[in-house]
Amino acid sequence: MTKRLLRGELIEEITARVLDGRLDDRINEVHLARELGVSRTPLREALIGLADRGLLVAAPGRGFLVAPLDPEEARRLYPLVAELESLALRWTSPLDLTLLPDALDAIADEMTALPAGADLSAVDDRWHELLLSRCTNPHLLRLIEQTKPLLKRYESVYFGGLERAAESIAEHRAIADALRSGDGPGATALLVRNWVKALAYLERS
Amino acid sequence: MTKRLLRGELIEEITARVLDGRLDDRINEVHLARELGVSRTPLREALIGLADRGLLVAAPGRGFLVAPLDPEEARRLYPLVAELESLALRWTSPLDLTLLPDALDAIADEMTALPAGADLSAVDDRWHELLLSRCTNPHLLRLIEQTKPLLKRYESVYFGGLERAAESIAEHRAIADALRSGDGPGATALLVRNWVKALAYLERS
DNA sequence: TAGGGCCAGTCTGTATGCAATACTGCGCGG
DNA sequence: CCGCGCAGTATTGCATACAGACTGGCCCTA
Repeated sequence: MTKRLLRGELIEEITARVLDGRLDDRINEVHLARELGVSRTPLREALIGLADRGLLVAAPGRGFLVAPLDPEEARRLYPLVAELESLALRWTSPLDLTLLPDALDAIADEMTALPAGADLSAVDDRWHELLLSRCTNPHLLRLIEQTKPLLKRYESVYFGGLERAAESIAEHRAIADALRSGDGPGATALLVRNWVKALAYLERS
Repeated sequence: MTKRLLRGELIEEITARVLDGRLDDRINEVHLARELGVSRTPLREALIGLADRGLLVAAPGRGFLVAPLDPEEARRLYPLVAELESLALRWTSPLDLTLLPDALDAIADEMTALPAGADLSAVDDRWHELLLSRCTNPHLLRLIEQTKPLLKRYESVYFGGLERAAESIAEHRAIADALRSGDGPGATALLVRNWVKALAYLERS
């Protein structure tokens, strides 16, 4: 039985709200605490954690602000996540990689099964998480986990186009295929391409 | 004038104590707060930040522990930092890279000038910080900054040997030389080698 | 009318208080 | 002798309280 602390749940909730743009730019701790039904203490602990990760910015003496959206930031985050994930893949044993494709395709199946226009983002997350799950470097996984939420703020528009969704799913299956045939470097290259194309699509819209 | 918050200073102080091994494995918040002359609130905020970065581990219901030293972890951290720094170098404009070597060598001079057996670590940090200072990706720099303290726990023995210190300084100068001649990829390769050799040295002792 | 300074209200940053849970030491039973 | 249970203490996690900093507006002045 793994005990959850309030600040952990708050981090999830606040992250969701930031991604939805459902939060004032300037955060009022008293109001937000009341709204969430907790005291300021665990709320501030969560805010500090989110500021460490870059989703918020701490303005000493003035509290916390939601980090401003900046197209330039997206152009830096996508390649960063691409490199980090590709690194994680290179640090997964070839044997483990060959065990993944079936489960990966199962998740891809879920994506195709979803009603058109549904939000693929959550399922996509599970796919990537599974892909990297066997990486032997826990610190790298931590960095990835911390960085991805930043990227999701920009990703919201990404799966908007149906044709792009289909294309992305196909890319995921190609990665699984490469792994099945034991082609680690090929899979890594495809993974990077997937992120690059995601950014390219984003830039066009 | 940039205002400092208590938790920031506490993070520095506690980090230093962890690196020196000057802290009980199990952290008692009341005792430590009294010792540092602050209340538990900003102390806890600092501890949470350090746990996020992996220097401490949060044990829900039981507070914070100093993360155990683990040779296996060192074998994962060194290549990780090597990859991250090399990435940062690749994401620095070639023009900016050519501007760095002189200042880098100046810091290397400081290292040679230090009395034998002195702690080179702090100066070495400044060298690397300067090397990466022109990287265009602030998020990557943040990840590096968060990861390096973990590594320094193992590094403490690294500069112990005088001959290794001299060798390391030479490697630093070689990197600066590569940059001077506009050879970015060469510099990157040398940088990775520097980290790899550091780990190899560590493993031998 | 524009600009600056002052003042009250609001909010953050830090300290303190409280309840629940985890630890410690001892006695007891197997 | 070792393991278990239990009572008392210690410690965490969360809530509340307090002091100082920031904000916004009003008035006064040039």
